[in-house]
Amino acid sequence: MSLATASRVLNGSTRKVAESYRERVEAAAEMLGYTANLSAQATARGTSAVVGLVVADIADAALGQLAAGVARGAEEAGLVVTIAVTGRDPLREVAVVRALRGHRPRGLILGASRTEGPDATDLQSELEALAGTGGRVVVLGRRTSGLRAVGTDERAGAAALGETLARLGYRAAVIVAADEGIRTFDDRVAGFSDGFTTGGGTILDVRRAGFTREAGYASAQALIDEGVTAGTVVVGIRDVVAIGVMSALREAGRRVGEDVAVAGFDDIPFAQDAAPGLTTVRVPLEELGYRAVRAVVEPEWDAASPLLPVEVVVRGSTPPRA
Amino acid sequence: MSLATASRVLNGSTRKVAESYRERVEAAAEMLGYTANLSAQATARGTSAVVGLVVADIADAALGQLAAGVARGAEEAGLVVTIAVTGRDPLREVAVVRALRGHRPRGLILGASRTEGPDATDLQSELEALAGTGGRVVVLGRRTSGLRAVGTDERAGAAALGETLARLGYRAAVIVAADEGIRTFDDRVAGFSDGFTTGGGTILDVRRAGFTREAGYASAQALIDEGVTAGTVVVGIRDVVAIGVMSALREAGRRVGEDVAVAGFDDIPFAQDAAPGLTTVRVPLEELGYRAVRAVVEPEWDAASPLLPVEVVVRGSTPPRA
DNA sequence: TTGTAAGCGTTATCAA
DNA sequence: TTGATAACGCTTACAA
Repeated sequence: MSLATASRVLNGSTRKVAESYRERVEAAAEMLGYTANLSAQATARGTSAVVGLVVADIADAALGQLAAGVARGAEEAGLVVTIAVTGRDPLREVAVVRALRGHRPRGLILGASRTEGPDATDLQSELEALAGTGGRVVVLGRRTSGLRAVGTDERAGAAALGETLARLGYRAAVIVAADEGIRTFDDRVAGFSDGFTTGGGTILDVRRAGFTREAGYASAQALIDEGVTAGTVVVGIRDVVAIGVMSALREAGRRVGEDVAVAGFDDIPFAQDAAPGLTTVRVPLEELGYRAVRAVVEPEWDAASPLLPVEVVVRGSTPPRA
Repeated sequence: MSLATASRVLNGSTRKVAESYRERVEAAAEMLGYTANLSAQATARGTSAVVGLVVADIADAALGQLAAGVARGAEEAGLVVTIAVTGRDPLREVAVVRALRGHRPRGLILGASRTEGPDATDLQSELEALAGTGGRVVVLGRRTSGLRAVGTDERAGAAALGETLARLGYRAAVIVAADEGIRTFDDRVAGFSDGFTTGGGTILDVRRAGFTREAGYASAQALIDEGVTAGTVVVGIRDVVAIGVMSALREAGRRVGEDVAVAGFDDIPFAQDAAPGLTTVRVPLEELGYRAVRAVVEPEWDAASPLLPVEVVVRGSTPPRA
């Protein structure tokens, strides 16, 4: 029989083929352990069954959860996910998008990245080129430019955290963040400041230290040297930095919670297991990743699709102030 | 000029092309934002520049670090990594290998998986089929079958942990593990038992609970109900399990370390930040991932390549017993 | 050194 | 419903 017939039975063609043929083909394929060459399929079809994921660091707890959601969505959609890590380097970011572009992916999911600066326009043109070959770009975070986006309501969540802490009796806060320019994190700073000051608190300082545990650790050490007053709450821009803060405090003999309170963002698994538990705002990272691939796959996309809600989780790291 | 010439300058051909041509081609490519269609390249060449990574769970702290190493190695080798997650389901494992196989990857890196059972032979034939299309399979863990392998000396590390704990004065241990059948974890159980009993300790029990934080949590609760005697050390087969154990103990009002000691394996980042710090055996996961892609890339492979050493790290969760 | 042309493994169009 | 056959975008003998 012809190759065409075989192709029709093995690959999702809508066309009908006689049962007898179908059986024979399937039997043969099974016997030979045949698997379609997806590259050839991709060249013939002009599009491949892959979705790219670009993140800063795949070992990061939060981004790992995100990736897990992406993997789940991709599996469900019959796509494979290829990942590329940028280390938060804008240059590498455009480089990896370029590399991924070579695969003519069905879509590309772009983790929180800088939205301005000279490299941002390079990125922009890479993304346009990608779109030009039929790939759908979805960015994580609030909608920007004409791309599809899935995001969480960071601003509202951060404000809620600020209000909650104020209500618990905190009056002074220090935020440990990184340089401005990443929308998600800028929203957190702004939202928290809003909520906290509205509740009657004061933002003592916004430190631009970085996104890592080490950034938190170092910042907390500095804070201690400068003599943080008891009853201050240090909020890390991500749970990992908050964890670093907690460790530094503990090592310096401060009691987390009683002496200095700590809060974060993301609700990574360890936030629950830290001692005391870390107060944080829970971001549905896994769900976000899943939705991102839905956004790639769905033919129609509602530009006004709502931000996912986030939720503040109060734990022992911010006990009520007497 | 001809397509052939253009192809030669853009894609690593050893052949020479006149400088004037080269320049013109490069300029044009740059201007058009041209990127080779890797799928087409792959069909033409018969092999693609991708390496597959198969892991149980990409959100897992340890596997995330592994993935980071793989990503680094792949980047360096000019490969992209496609990941597939199995959730430790043997059926899904053969399914994802099959799916990855469609891409005719340059190589496949296989996280710790079951080495026996009915599905293991299915896996085996998938792997052979993959090898048949020129893909190199490297398994993580001790060498088994004819495949390339990179691994750590789990057995020695576990024994060292057992000895260390015995030397610290512990005389009773409970191991929280999952079902047998995964070499790496079996080695940990065996090695620890060896070292601990050699040092004069007794293994009270090996619980088969699972690989997760929740498994550790539940096991610890059960242990408490059954009345663990103070001074026992509970060792989790992975740090995440140990973390779960610690949380359950703490919630039950037990002091980790003083009342019941806890230890784990992997040295994930949070082992250091837990309070008290978690005693564990450090496994160079990132390095392991990196070496795995080296093992894919390198033409020659020494079957007798040594296992990477691991190192025990003592922290506050196992204070010396008076 | 360059160009021509024959593949690579699929899909899809068009006749049969 | 089936089968030839021309794409798909690229690589690589082989000739020029």
